[in-house]
Amino acid sequence: MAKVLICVAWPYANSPIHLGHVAGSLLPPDLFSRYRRLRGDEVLMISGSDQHGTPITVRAEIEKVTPLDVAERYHEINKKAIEDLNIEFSLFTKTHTDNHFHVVSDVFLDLLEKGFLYEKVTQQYFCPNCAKFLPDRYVEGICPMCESGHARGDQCEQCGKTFEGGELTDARCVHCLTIPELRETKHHFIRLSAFQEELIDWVKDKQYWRPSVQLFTQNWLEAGLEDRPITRDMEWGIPVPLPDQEGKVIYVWFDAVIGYLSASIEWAKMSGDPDAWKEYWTDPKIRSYYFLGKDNIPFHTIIWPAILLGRGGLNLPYDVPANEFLTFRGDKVSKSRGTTIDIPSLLKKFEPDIIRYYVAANMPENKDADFSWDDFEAKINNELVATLGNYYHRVLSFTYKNFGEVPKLIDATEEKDEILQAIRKTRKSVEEAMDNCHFKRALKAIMDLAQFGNRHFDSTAPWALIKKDRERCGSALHMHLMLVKALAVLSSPYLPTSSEKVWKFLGQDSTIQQSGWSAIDSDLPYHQRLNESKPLFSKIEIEEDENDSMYAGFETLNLKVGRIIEANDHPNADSLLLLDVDIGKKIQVVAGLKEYYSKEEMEGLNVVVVSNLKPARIRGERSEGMLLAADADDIVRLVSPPADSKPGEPVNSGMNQSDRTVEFKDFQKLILRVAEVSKEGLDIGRLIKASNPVEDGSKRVIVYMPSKDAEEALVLATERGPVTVDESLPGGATVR
RNA sequence: AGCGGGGUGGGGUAGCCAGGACAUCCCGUCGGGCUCAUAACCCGGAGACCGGUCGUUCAAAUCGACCCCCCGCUACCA
Repeated sequence: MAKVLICVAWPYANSPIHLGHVAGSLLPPDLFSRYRRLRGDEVLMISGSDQHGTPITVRAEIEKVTPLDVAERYHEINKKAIEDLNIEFSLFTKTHTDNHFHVVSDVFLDLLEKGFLYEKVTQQYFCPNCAKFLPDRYVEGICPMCESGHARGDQCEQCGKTFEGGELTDARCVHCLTIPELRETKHHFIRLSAFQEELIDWVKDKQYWRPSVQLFTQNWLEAGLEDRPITRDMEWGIPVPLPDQEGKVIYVWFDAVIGYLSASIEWAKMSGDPDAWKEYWTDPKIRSYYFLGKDNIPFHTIIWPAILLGRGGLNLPYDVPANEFLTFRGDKVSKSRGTTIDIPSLLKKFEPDIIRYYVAANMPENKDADFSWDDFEAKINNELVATLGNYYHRVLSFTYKNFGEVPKLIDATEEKDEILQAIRKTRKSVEEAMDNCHFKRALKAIMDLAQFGNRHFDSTAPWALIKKDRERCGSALHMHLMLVKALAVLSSPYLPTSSEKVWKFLGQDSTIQQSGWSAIDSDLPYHQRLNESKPLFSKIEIEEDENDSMYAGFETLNLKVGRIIEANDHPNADSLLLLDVDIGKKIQVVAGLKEYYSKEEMEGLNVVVVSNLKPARIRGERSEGMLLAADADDIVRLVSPPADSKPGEPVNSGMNQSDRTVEFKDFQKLILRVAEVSKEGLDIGRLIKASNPVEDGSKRVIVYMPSKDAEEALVLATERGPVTVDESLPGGATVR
């Protein structure tokens, strides 16, 4: 028997957890800990809500409530969702507790005393209009090094330079776009550089880590560690535990990772032995596992280990089996079918075991996995219901009906050996996979065993055998009950609820939890009464949302006719133009068209404008929209609305238009193409159909494609007619 | 454009790090079987030159180089 510490990344308390959290960091540790407990190990599994940080205060401002309200609300929602999913933590706490405040303060003071923290005066932006210091991500300006317009308060996104603070050119408050002032402020920095060598040595022998985690960490470390500030000027968070530090709190990333330690301490207090946590953190034989998504790797393989090294005497992570992402791109947006994928609403529709099965079967262990409702439906119905559920049910119901108890086993039959062998083989491969956190592989082995059961059941044909030789039939069924028992135990980390149900059908007094892992191939008592079984899983059906248009993507846009009033050179960029465009109102647009159009050519031109793009600063100048232009290698031409169009007229092709802003990257996912009009249809390199008519004699039109291989596309048009483009462009040319 | 991750029968995947005999499994499809079971289950067939090219090797899906494509992040894409 061993002890294990399982640490799970803390979900951020500003929204409900969704399937991505479950696949990335929540389900794997639960599978692991249930498995280890079954094998008789003692597990301490902890996590909690990450409740501090700017996004929560922003949300609170919007809702006009306190940050605490937001943080507590989502803590409760997520805690419940996690419990309802049957994910069993020793403790799922939160960062806004006295205990956590104390532990973080302790660590802070300890590192300070040891010289791993130092105070440094920096220039920080303060917005007089908003009356507060601005977090770095809420200041934008021009990078002094590379002159990129995409610099944030602490770092330039273009060249990667980090600033001491206050070095930005033309800084702006992102909220109100006014000019913030610089104020001197002192902050504590952690001397990460002091741990570099030690960390490199530590990571070197982590060959058993997932390659992506190990490599990523190694590269990061070899690139060199920079000291990072660990305090901020804001109210929401853990106050810096020193005099004269009003208005300063500990930066959320420093605060959150310490949660692993504070939660362990809190758990120990609650369990009645306040020192119980120590063993888990100091006994070098006790391994610690950290489960998280790949975005979280550096915090757990560099920063947290650095803090632990600074503190001294505490175990560093043994393994960090980070998962990739569960993506949602296969399904057009989230609302398009059935349910959304946040856990509280998912649980209203599906049993936890169903969700657990799907997530485990589609777990992004080695690469991103894609979620789709089709896949969800198929995996549940074909694998869980048809293979495993059906096998359970045919064995249990047939035996119950014909014997009502566990029938007698005749010695030395072939099937006895065959089935026992199959069970043991599966047990071995499941153990091997589980020990190495390969949960998808272990589940596969279990399903293979269920299929073996089905096959064997078919070839034995008990329904025929019972008429000829009741005793031999009973003996065969005995072995199938053994197999059912094995499957129930093996799968219980994945399907805790239904496995216990099977256990009851088998007439067992105890639970699987009590019986333990060895029950996989233990004997079944003859004559043990069976209980009448019911099917464990039923097929699911996911309805299509009929209201959803094929062109939902197009409807996220708001296209308008625009007229270019004035074109000027961008002050800080060679290839960009600054345009004033009339779209019913005057907006400023930055366009990368200088190579293709002269200023004179552009002035007065009618164009099509994406009017609901989220405004951005391009090299320091505000851009409030973009002009649609077709692009084929070295030819770039603006697309033209029909003649006589007036600025501000919608280009909606008869569809709805969105009044919400759209992110540039979401806009980019939409497919717009040039199409050559012919009698046969539209040519975009292949022939497709048009959903709306092209009545006039236009030769080149612009189409919106719902997907890359769609057979039908929507022609961009106003009420006056379709949008056209210069004939030098071939069909299929992209439009952006 | 930069960085990271991928491209394996119609769809989804395993294998790749530690190269070798018919390339795995699920779904779909075609044909058959069975009737205990939730139109389930079981058997068999068709279907992949393992993104492309070149190379290393007796031998490459697996190693190397270059190229193409997809995805994520980042961007003087707007």
